[in-house]
Amino acid sequence: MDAIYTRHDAGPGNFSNAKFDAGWKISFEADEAAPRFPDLRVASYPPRSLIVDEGDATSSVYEVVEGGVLLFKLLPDGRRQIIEVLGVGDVFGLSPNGVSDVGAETLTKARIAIYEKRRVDADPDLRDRIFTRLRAQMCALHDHALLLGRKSAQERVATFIMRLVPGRGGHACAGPIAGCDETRVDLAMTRQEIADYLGLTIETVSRAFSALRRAGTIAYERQDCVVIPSVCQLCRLTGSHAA
Amino acid sequence: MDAIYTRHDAGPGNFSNAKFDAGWKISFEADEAAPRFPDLRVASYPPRSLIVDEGDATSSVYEVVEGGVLLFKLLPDGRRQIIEVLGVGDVFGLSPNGVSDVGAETLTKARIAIYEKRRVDADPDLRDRIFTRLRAQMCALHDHALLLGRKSAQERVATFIMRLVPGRGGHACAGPIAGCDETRVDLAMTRQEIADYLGLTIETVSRAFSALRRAGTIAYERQDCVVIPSVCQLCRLTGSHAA
DNA sequence: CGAAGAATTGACCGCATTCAAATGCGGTGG
DNA sequence: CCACCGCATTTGAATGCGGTCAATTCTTCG
Repeated sequence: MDAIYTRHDAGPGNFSNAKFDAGWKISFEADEAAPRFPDLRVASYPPRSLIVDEGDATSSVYEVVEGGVLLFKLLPDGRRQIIEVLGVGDVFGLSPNGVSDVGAETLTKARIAIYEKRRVDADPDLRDRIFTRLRAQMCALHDHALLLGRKSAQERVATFIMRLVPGRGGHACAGPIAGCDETRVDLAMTRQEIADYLGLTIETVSRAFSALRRAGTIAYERQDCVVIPSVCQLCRLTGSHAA
Repeated sequence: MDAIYTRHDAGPGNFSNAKFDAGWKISFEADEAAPRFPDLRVASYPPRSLIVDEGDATSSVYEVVEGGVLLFKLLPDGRRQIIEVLGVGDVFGLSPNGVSDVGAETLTKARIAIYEKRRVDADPDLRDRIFTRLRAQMCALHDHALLLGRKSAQERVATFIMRLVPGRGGHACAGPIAGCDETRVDLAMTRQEIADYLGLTIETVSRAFSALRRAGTIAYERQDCVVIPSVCQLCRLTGSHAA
């Protein structure tokens, strides 16, 4: 439990895939420059720990203050789908009936602000912020439904990596910045987590990464850290790129 | 353009898949018993007509007053994913940046209430209603991500039909009502639309329907009207059913 | 250095897609 | 009423992508 809450400022530039335009790696880090609200309940969690389980009763809204969180659903036979990957500023626990429709698990070490429902009702600013963020997250879900329903394995993995590149790949993508188009991204997730997020098996994810590496589209710095020599080249493999 | 707005009352009993527990067929019909708000902009559309296109600038929020609406996304090569099927009371046009991230097309003849963003900001009741509905729709998106990422073709089609049965299949499902467990549902969508919704091809959808018919799990009344002799039996094929 | 877990690779299989043909259905006009 | 047309749906056969099972390699950490 942590008594200090560092506020996240959404900032300007909300695009249709705002969530990913913001970039994951960056958004896993707390914004220490922001104002503090010492009267708030903030819980700290180690990596890969359960925050809420599917079906749990919750009368609270959760906001990621620091770190990353995975929302997931399970089928009775054990199949898992990671629904959404949350970064700083993202919210969850908003199912309308007091029972969580998804499980939430930390991806990294994380701090989570917990707001009682009645506090949210009483605080218009907070409500606005949650509402706005929810709308952005809904757009991310729309994008992901398209990925899960209509993209090939190659396209899914390329899209996944592109989402880790801040400011690129969305409608607002400015294209390569004056010649140099190299970037390094931290995957932050295991292959199994990536597979569960992309609706694939671990083997298929691994094969897709290998194919990208063989083609020179990406290179490994470590297993969980990838260098992209040309972001534009990768973007053309996402299935979302025109022409 | 229609000057009469019939208000939709969400009513009690919001469950985790509240949207589908409400039932589609029922929710395509306007609630004429509700109070009227004659000062509202309501547009009428014929079936299968475009309301907003992906990428359109919108400064409005839309609410379905009568009929059904499909939200969809397209890839540049023409692949289509239907993201969500909306009934009465559902809302859309809430992307955070004034550009629609999805297209919206009527499924049936429909009436749509159009709220200017500033009207929503000014009316707390309206905003609450939109917010609440948005949360329910987000749960439906979560369910659908699980379907698209992890369910087989058979399970997807069984789940789709189950979603058309009011009050059944969700966490709040009461089971068969005293012996008789037969229901008739109106599909309302073409095979192509079902395929685009379930992330399958039209042929695979057709084959899944045929397999269900051959197994006696469903029967055709018309091509777009299905009799389910035992809802429980169908439910067991959804992949979501325990045991 | 060795052990345990994660990731990669290979071989094979099966489900969903693709391509193609046939059937069914609704509407129009003779 | 029936013949005919256009379109949606169904069915069939073959292909291929991604899944499954199994073995190997790579990483990390004690």
